[in-house]
Amino acid sequence: MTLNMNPSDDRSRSDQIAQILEDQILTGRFAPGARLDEASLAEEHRVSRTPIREAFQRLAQSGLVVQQPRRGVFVRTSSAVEILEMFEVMAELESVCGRLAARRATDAAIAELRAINAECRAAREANDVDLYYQKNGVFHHLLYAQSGNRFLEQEAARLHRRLKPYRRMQLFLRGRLKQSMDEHEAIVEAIAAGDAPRAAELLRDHVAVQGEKFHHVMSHLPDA
Amino acid sequence: MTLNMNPSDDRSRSDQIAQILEDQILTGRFAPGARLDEASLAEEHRVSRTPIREAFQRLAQSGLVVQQPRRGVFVRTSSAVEILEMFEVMAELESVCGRLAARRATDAAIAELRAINAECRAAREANDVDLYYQKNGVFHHLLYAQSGNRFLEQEAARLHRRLKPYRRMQLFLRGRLKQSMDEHEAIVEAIAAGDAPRAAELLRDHVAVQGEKFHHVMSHLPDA
DNA sequence: GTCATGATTTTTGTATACGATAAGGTTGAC
DNA sequence: GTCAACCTTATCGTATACAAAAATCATGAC
Repeated sequence: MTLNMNPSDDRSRSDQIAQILEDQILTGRFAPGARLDEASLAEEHRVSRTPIREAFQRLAQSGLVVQQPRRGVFVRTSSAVEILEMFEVMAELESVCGRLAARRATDAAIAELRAINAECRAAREANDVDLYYQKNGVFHHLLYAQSGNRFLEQEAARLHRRLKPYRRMQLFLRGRLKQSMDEHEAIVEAIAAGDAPRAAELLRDHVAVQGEKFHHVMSHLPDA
Repeated sequence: MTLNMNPSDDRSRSDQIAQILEDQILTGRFAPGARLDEASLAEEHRVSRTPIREAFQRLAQSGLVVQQPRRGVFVRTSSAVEILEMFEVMAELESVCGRLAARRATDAAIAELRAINAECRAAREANDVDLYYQKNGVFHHLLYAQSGNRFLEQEAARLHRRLKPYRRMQLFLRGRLKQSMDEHEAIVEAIAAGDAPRAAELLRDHVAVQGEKFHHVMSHLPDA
């Protein structure tokens, strides 16, 4: 039997590169509108153009870059409007997750939610924005999973990831951490009580407010 | 100046092949679980393996095939559960489209909906299932567009396309055409009246029933 | 000085070549 | 006869090569 010693090496090189490029785009190494050069990226990653191109395919499919035939690939310039639209959809998806979770959640699931929420609270009390940000992500993913709908879970996670950079920036707004935390508490309690409509409503608002905050931050930026 | 006589040729060959393969998978040329052979497909389309592989990347990303490293690509076997999950998400997305459309729709938009709905009715009265199927698709896409949220429109269209083969099979159930048509009428009226909650509810049910019908068809199949 | 036309260069898209890995068959031991 | 180790073969993943198209630059007309 052939054992695979390192599971992370199980993916092809182009897969890994796609992941790296995605992170780099999301974290801002490549500015929106920037062109991704096959040759230089190939050199940088010590591979030929082939894996780079395969990585591009994936990025294009997930909407991070656009491919212009015979022109090249460019980091997609998401306008503020597009991002607000994405937040609107995210709010609805999370709302659905909450509604389904409230109906389907078991006692064990609720305990899990409470546990991760406690970690969020600890992070907030320590004023550790990074940790809160991370735990907040875990909380939301847990919620997606507890919708009981695997497909929904994946779609929600995909959009969540896509909105990552825009969600992060508004966490630094004064008072947002506490507000977010309070909303988490209410959401968990609604789910625990099996109150599906309320869980749905709370989650929609919880995410929609992120869109509004994003809008707020954007409108106070010098230029975009 | 080099004119491009055929706009459809503007896309790269691998794009076209991805499209063709997608259609062939959705229409059943390749059965679920079947392996897609690079070499033979390359020969068939008179290209090298490169465009075929690029097409595979897209198909994999959109979830139609799975790539097993060093093994090949296989048509994804969507279990009935997965498909039902997708219908559940589709119902929610369409519901959101309807809610937003009811709030945002202009008189012109409502007239458009009524017009395409009339075409649906004509197709039903002529008992032309194929035409109804097609016009029904136009109706739903129009609805996605009238959500006023471009991103939502795209996501809804994507999932709609993915569910295409499963939606089609249940149109042949006795009485489904009339039922579907009646639901359309009610939906348009709710939007025209600006009744967002009702439009949302009607659309969720309209799509959810498709999932149920799919389930019904599946459970009466010999084996799957 | 500006604009259009043509040559050069760059870069994309596809083909081909090659190394690596997994599947399948064959041989041999027990 | 069965199982295991090895070898062969097929296929994947990546590198390289080449052709076509677009971008850039230069030249020249007005």
